[in-house]
Amino acid sequence: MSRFWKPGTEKPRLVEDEEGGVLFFSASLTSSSGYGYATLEKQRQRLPVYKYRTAILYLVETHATTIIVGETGSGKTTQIPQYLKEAGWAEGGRMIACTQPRRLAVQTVASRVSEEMGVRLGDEVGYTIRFEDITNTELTRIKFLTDGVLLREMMDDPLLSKYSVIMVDEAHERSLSTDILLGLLKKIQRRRPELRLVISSATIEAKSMASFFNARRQGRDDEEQGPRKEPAILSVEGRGFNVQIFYAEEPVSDYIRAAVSTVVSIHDEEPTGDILVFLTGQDDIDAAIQLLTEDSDGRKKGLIVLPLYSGLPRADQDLVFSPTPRGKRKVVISTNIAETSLTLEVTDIENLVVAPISKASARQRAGRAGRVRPGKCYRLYTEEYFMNEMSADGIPEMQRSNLVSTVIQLKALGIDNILGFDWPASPSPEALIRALEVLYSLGVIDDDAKLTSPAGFQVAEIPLDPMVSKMILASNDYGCSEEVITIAAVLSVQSIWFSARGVQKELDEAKLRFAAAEGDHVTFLNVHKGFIQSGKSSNWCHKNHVNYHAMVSGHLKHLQKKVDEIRQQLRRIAQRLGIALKSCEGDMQVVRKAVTAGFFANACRLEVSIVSTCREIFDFSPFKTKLAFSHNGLYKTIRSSQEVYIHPSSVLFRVNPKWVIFHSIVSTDRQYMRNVISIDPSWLTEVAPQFYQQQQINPRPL
DNA sequence: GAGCACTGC
Repeated sequence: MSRFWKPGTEKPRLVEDEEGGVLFFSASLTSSSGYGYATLEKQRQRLPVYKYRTAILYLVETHATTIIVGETGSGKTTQIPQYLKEAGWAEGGRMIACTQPRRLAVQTVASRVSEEMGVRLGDEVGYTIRFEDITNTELTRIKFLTDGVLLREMMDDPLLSKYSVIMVDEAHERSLSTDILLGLLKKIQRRRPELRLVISSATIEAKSMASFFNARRQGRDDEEQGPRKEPAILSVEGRGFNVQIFYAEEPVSDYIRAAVSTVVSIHDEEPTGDILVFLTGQDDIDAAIQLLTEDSDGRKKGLIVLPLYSGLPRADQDLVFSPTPRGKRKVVISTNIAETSLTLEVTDIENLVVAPISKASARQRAGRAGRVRPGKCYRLYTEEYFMNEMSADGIPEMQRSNLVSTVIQLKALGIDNILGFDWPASPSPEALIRALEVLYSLGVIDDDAKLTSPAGFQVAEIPLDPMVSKMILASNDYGCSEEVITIAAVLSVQSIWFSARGVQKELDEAKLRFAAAEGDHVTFLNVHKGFIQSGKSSNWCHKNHVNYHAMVSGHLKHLQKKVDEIRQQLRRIAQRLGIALKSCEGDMQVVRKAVTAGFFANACRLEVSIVSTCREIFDFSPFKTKLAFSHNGLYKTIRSSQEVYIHPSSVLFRVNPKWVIFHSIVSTDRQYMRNVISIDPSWLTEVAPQFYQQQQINPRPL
C-alpha cells in the first residue's frame, strides 16, 4: 500500500497552508456521551452555535446583513432558522428561507429540523427542490430550498416579499446560482430595508463577502430608520475534533488501488470507525468497490462497502446514513457529493483525498473526519504537492461558466444592464458579451439587449439552457414538439445508458440496436419509444443497457426523477406557453431542423476523414443507409474554426457525416463533441440567416 | 476509443 507518516513513529507534521492550523479544531465541547441519550433539546443546546444564539439574533435585528463564519459542524444550518423563528421572524405570515446549493442537503436538513421541532415535514418546516414541493402555504414558516429554486421564485415575486429573513448557506462554495442570488439579494435590500440576510460562509470568503455587501450604494444613502447597512460578521467555532493528516510519502501511480489498499490497512490496523473515500466519479467508485469486494473473505470481513454519488437512487443514498452494525466497519466510496452535504453521525470517519482539488476543498474534506470524534485523513498525495501544487481556492463557477442561462435569467428579472451588474465574483466582460451574442443570435434579445416578446420571455420561462429552450420553441413551427421535448428531457439527464465496468462491449451492442443514422438525438427517440412500448419495464431497460433510474418517473417516492418527469414538466410548460403538443410521426427531418434552430451555433464541418470500411445499418432507421466508418474525423466549428472530434460514445463515432451539430463539448486531450446529430448545411441559413452568411457555409469538396 | 461533480417553473 501507499506509505504514510504514521502516528507514534515520527510526529506527523500538521502544517497547513498559509492560513495555518485550520485542522486543529477546538475540542471544548467533548460530549463523550455523544448523540442518542440526550433529548433533542439538550442536543440542540450542546451545539457550538448555541452559545451565539443571543448574539446572532441581536445582529440580525440590527443589521441588514449578517455574515456567519463557521466551520461545518457548528450547527448553524439547522439552528439559525429555528432561532429566527423562535424570535418571531416568522410571525404575521412571513417565512424564513434557508438556501443550499444541493438538493440532498435541502432534504436532509429540512427533515432534521422538522424532527427537532417535533413537527411533520411539510407543515411548519418544509422544503422545495425541483419536482418536490414539500411545503404548505398556510403552515410553512421555515422553508429550505436550493438557491436555484429561490431564483426561479423571483420570476413570480421579484422582491421575495414573503420572506422576512433569507439565509444563504454554503456561500463560500461560490456556486453559480449562489452568486447570482447574492447579487440579486443585494439589489432587493435597497427596495426592502426590512429584509434580513444571513450569509453563512467559510473563513476565507468572509471578508470579500462583507465588502461586497458593504459597497456604497449610489443615490440616497442618508441614515434612515432601520437596520445598519454595513454587514456584521460573527465567527462561530466548529464542533470539530482533531484531524490528523497523513500525506503519501511518494506520489501514487494508481490512486484507486492506493485508496483500496489504504482502506484495507486502516481496516487491519485501526480501531472501530467508518471510512469515507473520495474518488472522482462513478467509474472509479465502481472499480474501487469491485476491488474491495471481489475477494471479500478473510480479513476484509466486516467491511460494508457503499457507493455514494448523485446518480444513485435515493434509497441507496440513504443506506449511507444508516448506523453501522456492531463489529462492522462502513466504507463509503463517494464523489464530491459528500464533501459538504453529508454528516455521518455514526462514528468517526477516515477520509482519503485523491484528486487535484483546491486546498480549501481538501480542508473541507478533512473536516468531515472530525465531526463527532477525532479522526484521521489520509491524503494520497505528498505534502509537497499540497503545499506547492494545489491552488488555494477553486475558481468561482461564475468565472468559468457559460453565462447564457445566467444572462437570460437576469434579463427576465428586469436587470437590463448586465455588464454593470454588481456580482460577488465578476465574470469577464468577454464571457458576458459572448453570452449576449448567443442570445441575440437565438432571437431572444433584441438590438437593445432587451428580451424579445414572446420568444425571449418564453425561453426564460423554460428551466433549461436557452439553446434547448429555443429548440423546443422551434419544434412548434415544425410540428414535432413531442419528439423534441423528449430529446430535451434526455439531454438534461446525465446519461440514459447503464454503464459499468466490464460491460462496455454489451453497451456498445445495445446502442447499435437503437442507433439512428441521423445521430444521437434520434437514437434517444428510439430508446424512449422502446421504453414506452415495453410499458416502462425495468426488465426491458436491463436487457437493453438502459439505465432504468435515468428514465423512470418517481412513482416510488425516493427514486430520482428523471426523463419521464422532466418530460412531463416540459410538456406542462410548453402548453402554458402556447406550444401545441404534436408528434411528427417519424419525420426526422423536422426534428433535426428544430435541433438546428436551437444549436446552429454548434455546427461543424468535416475536414479530414479516412474511410476504412463501409457497412449497412440500422434496423431502427426507416431507411437503410450506407455509413462510412473511418477514424477520428477532424471537424471544425463553423463559428470559430476550432478543431473538434466526435466523442466515442456517440453513435456517429467513426461515421463522420459531413455536417453535424453537437450538443456539448468535453475537453480532454482533445475537444470531443458529445451528442451529435447530422444536418443539411442549407438549414443553417434557413434557421439563422443573421448568424450564417451564405458564403461561410459553402461546402468545400472533401 | 472515452473527465468529474452540482443545479433548475
